[in-house]
Amino acid sequence: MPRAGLSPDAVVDAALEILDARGSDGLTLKAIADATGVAAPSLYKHVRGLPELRRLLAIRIINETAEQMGAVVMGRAGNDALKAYLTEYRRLASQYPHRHALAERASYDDPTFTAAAERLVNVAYAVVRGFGLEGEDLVHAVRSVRAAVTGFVSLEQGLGYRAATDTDASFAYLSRVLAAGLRPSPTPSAAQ
Amino acid sequence: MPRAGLSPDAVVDAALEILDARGSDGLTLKAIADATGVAAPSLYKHVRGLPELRRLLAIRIINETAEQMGAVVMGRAGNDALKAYLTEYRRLASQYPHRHALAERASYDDPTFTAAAERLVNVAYAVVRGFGLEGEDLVHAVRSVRAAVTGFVSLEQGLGYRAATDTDASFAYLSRVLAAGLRPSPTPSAAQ
DNA sequence: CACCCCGGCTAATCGAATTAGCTTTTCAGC
DNA sequence: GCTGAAAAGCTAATTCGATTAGCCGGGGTG
Repeated sequence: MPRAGLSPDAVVDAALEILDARGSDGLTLKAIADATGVAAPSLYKHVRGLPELRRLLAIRIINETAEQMGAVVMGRAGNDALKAYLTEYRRLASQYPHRHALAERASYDDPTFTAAAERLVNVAYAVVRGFGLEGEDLVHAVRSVRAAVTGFVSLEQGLGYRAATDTDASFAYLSRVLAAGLRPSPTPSAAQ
Repeated sequence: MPRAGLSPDAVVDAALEILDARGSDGLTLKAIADATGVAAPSLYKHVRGLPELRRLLAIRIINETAEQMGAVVMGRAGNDALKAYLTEYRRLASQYPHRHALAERASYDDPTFTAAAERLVNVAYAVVRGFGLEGEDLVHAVRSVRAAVTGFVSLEQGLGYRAATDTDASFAYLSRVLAAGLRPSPTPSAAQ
């Protein structure tokens, strides 16, 4: 029995592939074991169990997302950066819908997870800071941007958007609403 | 053995309670059977299985949400309606986080589900129409509003919003951004 | 060369889903 | 009120995945 050369990271690698291919329900230790050419119990030498594997997956996904988002945003500023941020986030989520679903609601106390989440949020801060916001307003704006884009992606992948209307155009509309709204003190006057 | 008096609806009732109390992972046929005082296989007389039960749950949740949202929005218009819509959606999702998580990404071909989803979306249309939008813009605006509010709720319940900043204030900020942005042709000019 | 730990394995347990097939309650119709 | 069928329960049995226990070989270290 030659060593399979597994490691926690390798297990997460395999898990990611299975998540992409079969979705969250298809993500079983059995499937990962088969994919890595090992018996299921052997996986316990590398991860504590399925819940922990999901945590590691969330961390991996968030870290990779942060890295990719950071790379795309780098060298841009203001509206240009915001558009790039939004577009790339949506593109990533479309390419890996199951990863997005897994990561969107993930929450753990674990410092490693916290660090990853912070890394991702920091990209949004970098983008939004270019709009001249400060203090609480900056926090509000970052939360608003992240909420809008994650929500759009979730609805797009779920029940929403049955109308024939082009979703790209809707995304562009939302992007404009955000770009226009990110000001130190959003106009308190109502529409109309 | 007296009849337990179950029905598909009664099973969904029990499932809802368990979902609320133990979350999506705790939602098992075994748990529902115990709660309804019946043996697990008996549930199959009312629902096809766990996947179907989840579908029924999603339908129920979306229908109830639509009803509640409709009631709150009724009699209001314009900005007032929008604020009420956003606030009530967030309140509902906070009260029943697991329901929101289950329904947010649900998607089925089933006409019953489609009808429920449409009912819910129609509330948003009723609200947004008050902003004088037409055609595609109306669709874009509805999608934007729904994306923003669902995304906010998801992030609020998940990893987001670790900063000390008050989330109510952030929600108010997002609400203002939306209210200001819902115009026939969102200002294409960048911020700053 | 002996030892010890690591990473894999097999066997076994557990819990939940689901299927099969039996029994009893209900209740519509005579 | 009696009767037969459908509905609604039940128990037994199967399957599958997670997880635990305990065994074993290999390889690097002292």
